[in-house]
Amino acid sequence: MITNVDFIPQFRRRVLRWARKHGRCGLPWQEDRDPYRLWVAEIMLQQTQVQKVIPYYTRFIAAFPDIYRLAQCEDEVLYYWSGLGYYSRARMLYRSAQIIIQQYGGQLPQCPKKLQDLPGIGRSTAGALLASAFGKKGVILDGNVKRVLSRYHGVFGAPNQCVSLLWQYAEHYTPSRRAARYNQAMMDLGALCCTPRDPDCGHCPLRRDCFCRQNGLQQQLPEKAPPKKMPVRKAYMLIIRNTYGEILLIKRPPRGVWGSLWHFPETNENPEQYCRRTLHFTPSAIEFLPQLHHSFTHFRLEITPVYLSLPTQSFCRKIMECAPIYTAQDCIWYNLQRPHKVGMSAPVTAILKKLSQDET
DNA sequence: AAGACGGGGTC
DNA sequence: GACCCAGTCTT
Repeated sequence: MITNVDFIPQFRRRVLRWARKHGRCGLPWQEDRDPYRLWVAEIMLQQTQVQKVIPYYTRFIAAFPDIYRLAQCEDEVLYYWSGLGYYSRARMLYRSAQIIIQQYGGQLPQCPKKLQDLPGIGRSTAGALLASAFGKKGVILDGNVKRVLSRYHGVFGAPNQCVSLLWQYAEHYTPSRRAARYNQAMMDLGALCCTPRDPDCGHCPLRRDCFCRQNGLQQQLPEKAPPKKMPVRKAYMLIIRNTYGEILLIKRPPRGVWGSLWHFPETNENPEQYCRRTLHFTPSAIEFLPQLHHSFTHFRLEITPVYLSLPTQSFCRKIMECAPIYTAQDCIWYNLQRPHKVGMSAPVTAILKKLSQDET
């Protein structure tokens, strides 16, 4: 338990005063009170920095101005999410929209428990929404707040060991009134002053009592998880074009990497063999394109794009109808001139862009 | 408790 | 190339 509560008013006041002068302003969602738009913003901001989110958020809200529009088509949601990463967020956003419409008449629930029961909303996002959308005491604990609190209090230990204690600090410091302003102030402090590297301790409002500042340990906290080996995987991405020049894309399963996104057929085995044995056609031409590398959090992918031509139009239909691992619903012929509005990963987007450029 | 899950920026 | 980031869900 936390016993030393004497300095709480000062902590909070100092952070808020600092934020009035140095905090961010002008973010698209900052003055907004609309729960729907704030919800979208909070989901986008998970594991993603503000500067990356802003253009995506603007396009997304223009495409889906309300929750009923959002609930219409998952593929279109993933299209506007393409490039942001962590696509399960988009799928869960879409699923939550259905639930909110069915169970809550299209209004986001104001109850913390009901909020957290929605897919994609955990403890911190629920807290952020409670504060920003509903004016309640909502507590957040994201990377920024964790860094500020763990440095200020000198919280040592592996990240998942510290979480419980950090939540206790966060609960203690968060005011019951104007929690949203305090939350924003803490995130700004973490993002602009108490940065992961080279924190600007000279201008920090907490410099007088900060444990790490006093002991010169700013770089040590928060403690990092031990690095892990990054396995390397290899994949051929098959660029299969029909006689119209359209490109075969298949929908990935809803789980796993790039879940529910549209992709080139992918294999580890010899591409020509894969075409014959699994897709039941023999390409009339085959060309290996330069490799690309793609890094994930947990592994690294070496991609070899392979360019394959289909001999006649009848084979195009055959692929759609007969390839046993794909159903017609999971296949599209993608036209570079009239692109489908579906979700695609960064590598697929990059490859398609290059193909499009080469043709002009 | 640990692993899965993207992508881009920084140094 | 290694490290980092406005977390949540699954197992």
